[in-house]
Amino acid sequence: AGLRPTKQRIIVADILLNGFNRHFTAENLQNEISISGNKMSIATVYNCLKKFKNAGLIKQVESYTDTAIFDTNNVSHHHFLNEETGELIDIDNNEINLIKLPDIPKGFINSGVDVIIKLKKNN
Amino acid sequence: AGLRPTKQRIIVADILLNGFNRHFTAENLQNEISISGNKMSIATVYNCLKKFKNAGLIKQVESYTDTAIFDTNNVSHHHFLNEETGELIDIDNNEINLIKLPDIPKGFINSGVDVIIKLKKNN
DNA sequence: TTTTTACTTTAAAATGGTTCTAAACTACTT
DNA sequence: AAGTAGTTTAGAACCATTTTAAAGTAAAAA
Repeated sequence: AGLRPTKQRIIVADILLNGFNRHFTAENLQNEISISGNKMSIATVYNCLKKFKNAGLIKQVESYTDTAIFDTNNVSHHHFLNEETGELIDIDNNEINLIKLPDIPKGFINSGVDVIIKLKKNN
Repeated sequence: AGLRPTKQRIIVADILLNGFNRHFTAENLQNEISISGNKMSIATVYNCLKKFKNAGLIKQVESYTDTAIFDTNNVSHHHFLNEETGELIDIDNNEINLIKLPDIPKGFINSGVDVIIKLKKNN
């Protein structure tokens, strides 16, 4: 993927890129590295994940920002997210129409649907 | 709303609950409190926002978890979110059908839509 | 091959948002 | 007027993530 194949990146690739999809945190991964008999500083784990992400090998699950955002609009609604600035704009529920939803896993009920439309500048 | 009307809560209510909807962080609010000629510790700002939220006066914008989550599935897809555990489950893009989307704000383009279906236990 | 260069890893410190602590304070009840 | 339960506060603690700066390593140049 255009990345220098260091020992550490190969260890991470061996663990992550085995064809099975999964979600994980940096700490999860560091634990698995330990279990595999290796050792890696947490800074390297983060560096490596960032590089893999930029190379398109993995994704990071979308999250609005790193700080808590409050909203005086307490009617159910959705959001535009300006990816550059983190700014949010409300979207009325009736502006979006979901006609097909997946089956809800057994034992659970749908407790709300959030739609985030990410925006980037149109140059 | 069943909350004790302390001086601090009244200051916050005066700023937030004036009929105009907005998004803000705890720090944003603390700044506005300063500008209004008052002073409030950041702990109180957080306490107050939590109480207001529990009382249904404001909302907090949904966020998956407090730690970064990575995903080896790099095909565009959506997620179920187990609200209790924070666990995520992938949803194939073709399991969801959005037939109506709002107009994209001028100067921007849609750079991706994320749908989160929150799950709670069905007791 | 040897040297050079650019990139990478690391431990430890720093950062930044949020929560906790425990003492002082205040609204409400008795 | 006194009691009590809830609230505010400064500062410490917490925790995920990033930065720092020095040592290490892969690739390119000589």
